[in-house]
Amino acid sequence: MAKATDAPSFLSVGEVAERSGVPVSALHFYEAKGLIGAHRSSGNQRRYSRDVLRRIAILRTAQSLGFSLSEIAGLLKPIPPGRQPTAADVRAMVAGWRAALQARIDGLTELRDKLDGCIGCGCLSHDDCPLRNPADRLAASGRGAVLLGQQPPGP
Amino acid sequence: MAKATDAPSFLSVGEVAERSGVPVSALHFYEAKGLIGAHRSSGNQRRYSRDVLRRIAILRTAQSLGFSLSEIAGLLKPIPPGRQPTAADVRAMVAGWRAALQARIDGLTELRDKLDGCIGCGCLSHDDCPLRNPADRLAASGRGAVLLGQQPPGP
DNA sequence: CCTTGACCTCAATTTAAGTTGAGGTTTTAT
DNA sequence: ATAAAACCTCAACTTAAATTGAGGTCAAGG
Repeated sequence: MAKATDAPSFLSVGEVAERSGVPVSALHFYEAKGLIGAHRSSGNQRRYSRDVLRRIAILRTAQSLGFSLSEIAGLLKPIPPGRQPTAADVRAMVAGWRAALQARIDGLTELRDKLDGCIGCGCLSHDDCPLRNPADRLAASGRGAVLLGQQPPGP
Repeated sequence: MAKATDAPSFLSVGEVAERSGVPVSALHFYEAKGLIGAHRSSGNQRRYSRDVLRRIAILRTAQSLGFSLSEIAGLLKPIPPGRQPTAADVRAMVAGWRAALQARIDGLTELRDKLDGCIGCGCLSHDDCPLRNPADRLAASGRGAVLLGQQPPGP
């Protein structure tokens, strides 16, 4: 079982898993991706400093906001693994997230408002419907519908 | 080259691709997933009725809103492939989307407001920070941090 | 001491949403 | 009639984010 010392200076991978709610396999994975770090015991086992918990919390939070791990790597770059984030670090980082979040909210809100129009008009057959396929009447133009300027992910 | 008749009653896969902006390979894929349908020519080539364009527009729009294809399959279920969606169909469907969208916006907004608190306080070290790891002080409780009630995707 | 549970690495598998390519057939334009 | 452009199927590959398993090592308690 995981040892339950009062305040261990370093945490084993199992302890981190337990406290963060993140599976060991994912911790290994994050480490392989360079998102978190740990030093090793004499017997080659991972030993985490306490602030990895914060880092993981940040990581998972950003992830739940829809950021990909590579985006998160960027977000976390100013806070190198193993370094205790300063208040300024966090402020800067979180401000960046806020901006990204706001952009996302704005996009969704705009879309929602367009949909409100649809609800009133049953408009998929109308010309001004945001869900309408603009290219369907162009038939011979270069490129087809660019739906709402938000095509799903490419290659 | 794709034929460019004035108003063909049926569309080839290439025409649908061109008009919808969706690659042929993706159309095949959507068909394999049961999301769209087509009948076949005497020579076994796909022939789409016009309303497939609308269906695809709906599909891609929902996708851009962050719905997965299996969620979209649910959203489209009331409109069987090949059937012309009625205004009522569309209204009901879009109303459902709106609700899902609103939920997403609400979640993000709430999160953003929490982050605003963080920006002021540099609070990752504070007890009331939404980014704080609640389990870190529980150390012996059942399950670890459930970050903001929004854990990233499971298995 | 010595067993058992926690760890280790590395490779393979999973799911989603497609894309790419091989090898062969159908349509269409000349 | 024929050649080029589209189309067909099927299988394999891609990326992200992990999980699962095999085979072996470490550490803590009885």
